[in-house]
Amino acid sequence: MATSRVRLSDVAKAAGVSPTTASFVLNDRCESIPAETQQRVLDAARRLHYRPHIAARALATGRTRRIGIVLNQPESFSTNDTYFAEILAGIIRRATEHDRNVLLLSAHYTTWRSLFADITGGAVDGVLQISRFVSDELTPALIEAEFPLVCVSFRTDDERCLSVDCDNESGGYLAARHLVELGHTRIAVLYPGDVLSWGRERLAGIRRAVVEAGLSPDGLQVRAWDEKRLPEPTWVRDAVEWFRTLDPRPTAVICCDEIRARMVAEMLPVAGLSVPEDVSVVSFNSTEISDRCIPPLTSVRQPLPEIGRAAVDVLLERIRGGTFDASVVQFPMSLDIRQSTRRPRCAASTGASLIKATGKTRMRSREASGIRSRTRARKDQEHGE
Amino acid sequence: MATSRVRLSDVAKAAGVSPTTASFVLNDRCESIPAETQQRVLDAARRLHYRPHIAARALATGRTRRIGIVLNQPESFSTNDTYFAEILAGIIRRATEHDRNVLLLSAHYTTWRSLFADITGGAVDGVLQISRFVSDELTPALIEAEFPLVCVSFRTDDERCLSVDCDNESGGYLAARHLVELGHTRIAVLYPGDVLSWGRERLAGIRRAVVEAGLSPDGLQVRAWDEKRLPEPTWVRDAVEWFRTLDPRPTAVICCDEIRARMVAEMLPVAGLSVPEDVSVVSFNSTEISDRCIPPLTSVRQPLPEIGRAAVDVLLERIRGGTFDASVVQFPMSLDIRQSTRRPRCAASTGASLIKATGKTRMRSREASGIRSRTRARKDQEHGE
DNA sequence: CTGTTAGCGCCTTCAC
DNA sequence: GTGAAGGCGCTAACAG
Repeated sequence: MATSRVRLSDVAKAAGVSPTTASFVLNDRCESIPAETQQRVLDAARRLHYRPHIAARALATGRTRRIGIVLNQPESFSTNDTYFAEILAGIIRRATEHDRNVLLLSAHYTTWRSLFADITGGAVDGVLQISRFVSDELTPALIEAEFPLVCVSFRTDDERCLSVDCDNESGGYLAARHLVELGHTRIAVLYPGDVLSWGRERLAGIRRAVVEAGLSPDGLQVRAWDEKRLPEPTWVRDAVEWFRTLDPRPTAVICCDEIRARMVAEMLPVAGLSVPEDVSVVSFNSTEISDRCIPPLTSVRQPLPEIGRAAVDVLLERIRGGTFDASVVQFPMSLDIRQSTRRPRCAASTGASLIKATGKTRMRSREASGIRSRTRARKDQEHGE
Repeated sequence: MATSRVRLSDVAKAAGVSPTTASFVLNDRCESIPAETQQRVLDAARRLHYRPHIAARALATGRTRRIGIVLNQPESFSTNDTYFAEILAGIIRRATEHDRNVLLLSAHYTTWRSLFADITGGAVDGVLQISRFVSDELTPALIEAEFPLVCVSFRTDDERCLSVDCDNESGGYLAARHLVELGHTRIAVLYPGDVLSWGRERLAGIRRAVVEAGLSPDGLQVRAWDEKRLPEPTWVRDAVEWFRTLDPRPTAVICCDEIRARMVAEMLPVAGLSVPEDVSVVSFNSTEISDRCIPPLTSVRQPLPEIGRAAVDVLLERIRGGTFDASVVQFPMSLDIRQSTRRPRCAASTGASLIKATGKTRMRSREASGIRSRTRARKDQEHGE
């Protein structure tokens, strides 16, 4: 930056052609330009270390070759949020493949309007929003402005709103049906409330499975957390206490967030309820967080990197001006059964008959001793400190 | 974007002033402009929903208010790399505080030259590079071009190169001294080789501690991994096998990478060596990864979010044209002692005398049974599958 | 105090 | 096939 910038016109001059010609060559629009001329331009560019000025190009073309991602909070990156990290990895990889860069836009702007201004001010060609609140004002504003936007892991009712999401209703259904099949009849649900579309949807799916099994949906015990706060031990403690004192106490918990699910699974034994002996626990996302929990958590999986990749594809198509048959790309969810779920102590034989994986059951019991010991060790540790 | 853009001149016209005046007002350069005029401009801007065009401004000012981050790989985000995520969280938060956006530049460009072109092509005002190879060609090229750059978690020999890093030599020293004090005399070291500056430095610190204790540095068994690949089970398996068959076999391992340390700690019992009974393990970074390992790993901590924040501060100062006393900001490292280290089975009494925390020792043995059980459970699981 | 003017560096529609 | 000219939207000297 010390030496003044080499411009396209400098290259053109050096190659003995006009800026127009140089521009054509350098942008692969070299229809009917003699190979010899092309070479001259290319050589000159290399010799002078020519690098196009991105802002100038953006100004002239109206395209930045950049896509934005709105972060709910900077902490979206920190340890916990494997969910976010996995999606982001998919987004970045795909964006790079398409020769696009990714601009991180933290939602920590003082007002959503200033964020809106930046986004629509030509910083990016389009934007991805991830798991935002249904009450979010930025999303409808962008839609209204017809700015290219793809919502990831949430949707709005607006039909113009493109989104890439999972079939959360089915995800909830899978979780609950698994428990019902194991013989559970009283289930507690922890979820973010209706402020997130997937919260509402997963709960609906859970309800469906329960009703389908001939149980009353009123038997579901539902508790919401405040999604505006990061997962807090305080909340977990309260939730566990709430669970423990329910009467009759449920024999299973479905927690719609993976981090909180892990925290709950770790807190339950402290409150005297072991997992899965006393309580079965089902989490969502099924990343390493569920897998490394003690015991490993049965979890509803969504294909996170694929979601990220699909989001980029849809967004680029939208930027290109393409049209879409449907406004939402939906991925299926599946259930990864691990060691945190089993038949309740006094299982109704109806459900128990549906269990298939005998091999798994054996394995589970063989491990049980180790898991119990470990659980006790944890507790000692807690009290000892 | 459907309706054509509102320009500054439109606002000026609506307010009955010239573009210059409008520009002044909108950019808070309103020295000596009547409050009444200012209000007219502000009103007009709001009424017309004026949003400045970022690329145009960047072209005119030569400033983008954007900083770039070069990612080694898109996977930098995925679960594993807590190290990276923590630093990034610090970077984003600080950048947002300074009203800057962050552009992600994946190093997966086909050539470093094209990355170089993008960076210096006016996409960003400055760039942060994180933990890159000493052989990286991009870094010296940026320095040579005098482009604002701050290296995070690595450094080059070039004095013009600004960097924010930890005192890795002391970190290595702390790790090794801890082991020596516990009575270990034979130590194995796993590190990335000299391709990363911190690899070289940590090893040097380890050597210093060993020599200081009157031991021969030749007793250190050192093995490198290929940093160009993500942590692989294959490598871990080989490393553990290498360790197991060393003669005489070391009683401790220092692994300079947290993920690999965890993998090693998990693989050792599979090979018949329990942690910490047979082998003590020390890792680096001390994030949740070490903390949640079984047993929790003693680990050398670095203040990751602070590093990210400092990197942004330094970069912005550099962009502003500031000068610096020193070219490197260095944070201290500290040791978090957890359950993966203890006296070797036949500890030399020399070292043992240095142990202080009697309380801890007691606690550790109280937990030992639980940990051992858990270790066995893991092994069963491995064989069972 | 405010308006006029001239770029910033590139692309692109036109003539030649 | 190539060149000339205008404009993208904003800022910043320089007049007035």
